Amino acid sequence: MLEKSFNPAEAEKRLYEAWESSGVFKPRAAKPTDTKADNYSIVIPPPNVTGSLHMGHALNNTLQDILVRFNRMRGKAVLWQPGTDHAGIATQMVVERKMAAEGGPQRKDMSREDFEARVWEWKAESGGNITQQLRRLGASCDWSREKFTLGDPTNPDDKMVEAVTKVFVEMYEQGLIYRDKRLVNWDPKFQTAISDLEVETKTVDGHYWHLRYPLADGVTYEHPITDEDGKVTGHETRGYIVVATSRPETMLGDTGVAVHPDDERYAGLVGKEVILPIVNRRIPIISDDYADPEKGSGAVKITPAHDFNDYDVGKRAGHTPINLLDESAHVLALEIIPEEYHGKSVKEARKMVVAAFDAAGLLQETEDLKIEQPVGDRSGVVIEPMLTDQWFVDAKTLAVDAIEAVDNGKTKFVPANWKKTYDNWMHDIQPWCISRQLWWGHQVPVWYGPKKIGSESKMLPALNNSMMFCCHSEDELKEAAAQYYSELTDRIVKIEIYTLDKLNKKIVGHEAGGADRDAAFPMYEFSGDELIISLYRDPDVLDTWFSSGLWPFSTLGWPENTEELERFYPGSVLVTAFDIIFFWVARMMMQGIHFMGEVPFKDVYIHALVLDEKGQKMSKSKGNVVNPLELIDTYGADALRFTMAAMAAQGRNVRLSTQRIEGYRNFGTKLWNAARFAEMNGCVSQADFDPSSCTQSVNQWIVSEAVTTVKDVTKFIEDYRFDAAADAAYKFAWGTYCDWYLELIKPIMGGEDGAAKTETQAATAWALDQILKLLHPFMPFITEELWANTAPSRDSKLIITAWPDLGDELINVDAADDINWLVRLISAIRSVRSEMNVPPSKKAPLLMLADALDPRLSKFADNLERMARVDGVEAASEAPKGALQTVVDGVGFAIPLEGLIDMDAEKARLSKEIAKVNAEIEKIDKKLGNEAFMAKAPEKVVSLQNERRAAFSAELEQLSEALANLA
RNA sequence: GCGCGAUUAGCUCAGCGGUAGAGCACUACAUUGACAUUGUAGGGGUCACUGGUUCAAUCCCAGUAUCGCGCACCA
Repeated sequence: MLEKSFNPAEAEKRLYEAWESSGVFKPRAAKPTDTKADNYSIVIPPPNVTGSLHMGHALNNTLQDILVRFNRMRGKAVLWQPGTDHAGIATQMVVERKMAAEGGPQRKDMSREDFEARVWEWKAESGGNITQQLRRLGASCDWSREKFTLGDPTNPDDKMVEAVTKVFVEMYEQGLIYRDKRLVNWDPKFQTAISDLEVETKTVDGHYWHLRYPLADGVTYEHPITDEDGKVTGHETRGYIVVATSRPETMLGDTGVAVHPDDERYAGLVGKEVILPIVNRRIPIISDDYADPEKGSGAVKITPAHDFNDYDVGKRAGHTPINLLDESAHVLALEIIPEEYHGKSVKEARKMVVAAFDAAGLLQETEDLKIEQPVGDRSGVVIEPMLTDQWFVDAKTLAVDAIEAVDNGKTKFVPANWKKTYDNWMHDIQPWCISRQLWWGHQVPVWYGPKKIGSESKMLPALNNSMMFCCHSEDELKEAAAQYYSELTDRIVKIEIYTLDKLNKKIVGHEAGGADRDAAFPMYEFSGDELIISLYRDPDVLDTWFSSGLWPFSTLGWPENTEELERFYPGSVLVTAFDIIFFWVARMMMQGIHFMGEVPFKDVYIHALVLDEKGQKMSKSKGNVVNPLELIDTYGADALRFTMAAMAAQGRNVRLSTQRIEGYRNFGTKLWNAARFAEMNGCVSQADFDPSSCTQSVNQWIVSEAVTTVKDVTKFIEDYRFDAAADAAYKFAWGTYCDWYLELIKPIMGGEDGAAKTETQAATAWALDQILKLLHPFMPFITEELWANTAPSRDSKLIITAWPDLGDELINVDAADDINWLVRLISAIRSVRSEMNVPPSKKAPLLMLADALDPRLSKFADNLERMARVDGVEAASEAPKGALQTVVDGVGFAIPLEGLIDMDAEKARLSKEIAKVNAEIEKIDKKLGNEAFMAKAPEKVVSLQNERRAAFSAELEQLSEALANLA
């Protein structure tokens, strides 16, 4: 016996554990008949291991689970590959914060190895949160295959690290990864480089300072004076040139002033020099297209080491960039900079520079402006362009195939308009900076050693000119190094590999760190007959997205040629939000195509962001974050999932409202009660029930409706129309099955006809089964629970029950017509009764205004009596005085309820109806009277209009008669 | 500056070249009959604006307005 209601809190846990332990989340075994199309796979967008489930995850994973459960039921071998992302910066930050709170030794006090151990420890404690939360949502991932982007050090079979190393080494050898000294975005808080994508721009209040740079050697020129309209009204003699900047402190590192080659104002100054105030350096005035005569004064200061555009200008002009700042964005103690600036922060230095210009009478103007400031997406601090040695991926080259794959449809975006976003970015892609100055991540598999061997032992530093060995392992490294150095010496070569921790940054190449390198490390030493070579590993780790980009194949065991790789690559679809198209989707495309020779997934379904009820992005600072776990506690996972699906219309954001979740929770209850009704009436699923064998119209009708619904829901899910699929299933379950079918069968259930009752019991159970199957991908828990309890003898779980496949031959058009007519008739009677305020308790016979009674009326008399509250059906030539009247399909009906009806109100109601119908007829007549319409509109449209015309005029006739009757 | 999207009922949103839809909210009625986490009925829309294409436009095209988003630039 079913309980009075469904208890999600109790059932969800029990059902999930039963599923997971029974192994149904694993892909079914391969069959000899399987083709590639019989396999279905999705890789989960790996949530940060530090994360906890937010609404974005809830939406993302609900949609994936719907696809996964749907395809599993359709008999495919389904793999939903789960796992988490090591999330370099985020995780290192979380652990460091925790260590700071605990007050023990901090990262900088520890060795790299100890810190890494500490993070692993943290992961063991807290890293499983998010995966537990995904289970609560009902995600049917194959947890036995769970992966971590940083690998599993305790499992020798885990290939995640090997995959990353192999990719790096091969790309290095192919020239697709290279080390370069370039300007990168530097995060002074985390003291690491970050990629372009990790930089956000924020609008803040700022200033433009217009600074005068005095011309050297007493040079002057005539500067045009303009009026408001830009007309030149005169000239003044200037011994200086004006530059404007929002970052005056960078002038300490200026290497020149640029003007446009066509700018007549400054034409005479090109080649001359200015004396850079404060530092008293002479720097040249150069001509460069970059200078825009329309902006500011037309002259622009050039600081190659701290501005991306200036860097290019400086390069063209052959200037040597001057690095001003250290890792934490404080001014370096350089000889060319006055001492009082040393060690000052950017902000302090700015104040000092402005004050100095002001004092020297060189501050022409201070302008208040909104300026766009680059900030780190994780740290929130101002990002400084810094000139450092970093590792880069040649994304431009990789992008070529990735663009083509989408162009020729190997990978399709859904909705399709995201292709444009992808294309725009891919076509303008910049080198991808992949090195991070962190400890938590995949360490760059490159070791440095001396390039040449001199006659004396040599100590660090000399790494800028060092030999790089990029190798899969230390064994391979030793071999490669031994070979290299043997060719340089007659001595016995001995290779020593050092791991560096605390001193990492000082040793390898980050010049932003300044010159204080530790010289205590040998590069090579002579010892008797031996040459001892010291090799040091690059301390940097790789951008997290570098390893996430391999996720579609690394999780399947690559570089081993595994069975899973064969079966499940490429993935069927990737489901993700648009905000990581660049971060992740683009990188997976590039790396997947390059290493697997095939796109990583066939479809990319891009879903919306989840916003709050007001359409605001959820954020902790706004305090409008809704925790999906709390919603699951309150309403159950099924309600949350159904809401997510129902709101996931393509191309829209999802505004979450608890009201809506409540509504879908009610839907679950409705379903539960329908099942209880079925149970009470002895409707038990019959294994051998044949829906085509039904003889009762109502059963034939529900079968026909089920056929249509199954077809719709199936098509909608295939097309990623989750909202439409949910809607179709919802309408069938509630609107068709509960509201009409269950009501219509009540007379049979309480009737005498045993055969009809037996058939109807089986049909009711069958239709409920179809509903449970259709709803299972959306509401897995309640449907599985009902599946088990409505037919206890069933041995298989719903989750692996075949998706319904009903043929059109099951559609019975006559039965459907009859029942649909009955539904219209009942609705019409209910409507007039309600409008005329007839109490439900008042009953009267239903009179059909015709010579003979429509046989359907007597056939469905029981239904009419019960649902339309009439008392028998009869034919009558005309409506008696004071009867309630209505028209269905051009036939008039009357219910004699004299005395209960306000005749004036009835007259008004009928007149209103007549007016409505008249208006329609008029519209149609206008169309039919239009020659152009008759000549050019398709025949189908014309005949449809004629049919409508006939129906309306029959209705009009009946209504007019009814009105006349009242008079 | 480039690009994308939106504008339909009070709210949140579907939809479609020919007949305007849902959920919620609202109003009235029903009071326990599977279900009050309910049932029945009802009111409510110049489909942002202006042109164009078409026999026919809420839908297609162009433009305008407003809102939102992404990218780039920013001396």
